[in-house]
Amino acid sequence: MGARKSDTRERMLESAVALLREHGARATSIDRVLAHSGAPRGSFYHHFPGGRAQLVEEAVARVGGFVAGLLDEAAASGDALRGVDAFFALWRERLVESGFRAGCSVVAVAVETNDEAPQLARSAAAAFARWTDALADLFAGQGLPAARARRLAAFTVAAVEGAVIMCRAERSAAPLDAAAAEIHDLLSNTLRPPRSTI
Amino acid sequence: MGARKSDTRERMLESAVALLREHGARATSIDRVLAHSGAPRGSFYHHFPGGRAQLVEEAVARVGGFVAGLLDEAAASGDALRGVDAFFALWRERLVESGFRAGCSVVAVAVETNDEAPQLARSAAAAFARWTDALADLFAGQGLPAARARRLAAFTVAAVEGAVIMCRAERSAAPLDAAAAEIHDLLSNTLRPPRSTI
DNA sequence: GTCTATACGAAGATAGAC
DNA sequence: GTCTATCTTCGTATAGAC
Repeated sequence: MGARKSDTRERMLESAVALLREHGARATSIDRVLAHSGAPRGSFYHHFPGGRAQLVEEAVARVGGFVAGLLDEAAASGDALRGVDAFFALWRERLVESGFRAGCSVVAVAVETNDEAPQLARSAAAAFARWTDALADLFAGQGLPAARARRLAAFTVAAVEGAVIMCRAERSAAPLDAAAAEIHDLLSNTLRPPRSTI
Repeated sequence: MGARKSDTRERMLESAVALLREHGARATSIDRVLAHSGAPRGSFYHHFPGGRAQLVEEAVARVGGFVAGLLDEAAASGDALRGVDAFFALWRERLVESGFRAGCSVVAVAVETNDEAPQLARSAAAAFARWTDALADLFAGQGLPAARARRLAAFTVAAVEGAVIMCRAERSAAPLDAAAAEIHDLLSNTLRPPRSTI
């Protein structure tokens, strides 16, 4: 009935996420987002009165939420190894399908954010924190003490993000696969088997 | 004697490295490099006829060489754990002394390089490769099979770089310390003791 | 090696019409 | 919600004098 909820805003956000991944934060200009999304020029500041900073901040929050959702799904299964493997698989797919041109939007913002609005750094930190928390819960659920679980979770996020960067630079999945194998082995030796298999 | 070798070029390069670390690749503009280094405007294209891309490429190569030098020093001692600890310590110092504003110049270029000259990606990949090679040598020197040594080396580089990014976002050294602790434990359990202690 | 001047484009943001 | 100017600033690059 009546006015369908506008998807212009939605498309701009999705374009911002994609451009952040491939070209970085500073290169994700309003012009480019408009061109990529096909959204009309004149409505940008209508949807994002806070300007470019607001768009980027919301794009980062969206990625943070999306990936956290994946991890929470894995948490429901109670199998930490599966959750971690899914985390690696997600980034691997992104790399391969983009010809090793696309990385992580959150990283892009974290690396380029010193000149921009301070809430951007906070937004990136919040995304990393969500992923770390989700992984820590996963690990703690399999018998690891809380402190170690957190340490291992932060370590896992760092390894994935660092490996994705290396993969882009050398246009190969080898660094991510190396990290996945090492983390997998480490977790196998550290965690006790999931409850369902005892 | 006579004409002292000009240090203008040198200062521009050092400024580029510093700006890449703190503000990213795109934000490392010629204007900013000149302002930071105090170098005269008119001589930029004299020293870097290839323009901004040449400057950035050389800056990345310089960082790559510098860090590789540190790792090679550690390799001379034959103690892999010491080498890895020095690697972590280097980045920790950079983070702390900058108030968690400075990261890795090579990462900045790797993340933002899709729009710029293709040799920039290659330059970043070369830096990562040098570090990975140096660490792999270190690990292989302590009894690890070559393939595993390489895998572990790439993993270590990825963990450090990813952790540095997280540290910047959350303005804390916790992620790097977590990664250092996990890598340290992993290596202790994986490598045999250095030759000197047998 | 260094200086000034300048051309040119891209980017963020705002104003006012529709 | 969308459109068309328009302002301003910044960035790369070149030309030509000194």
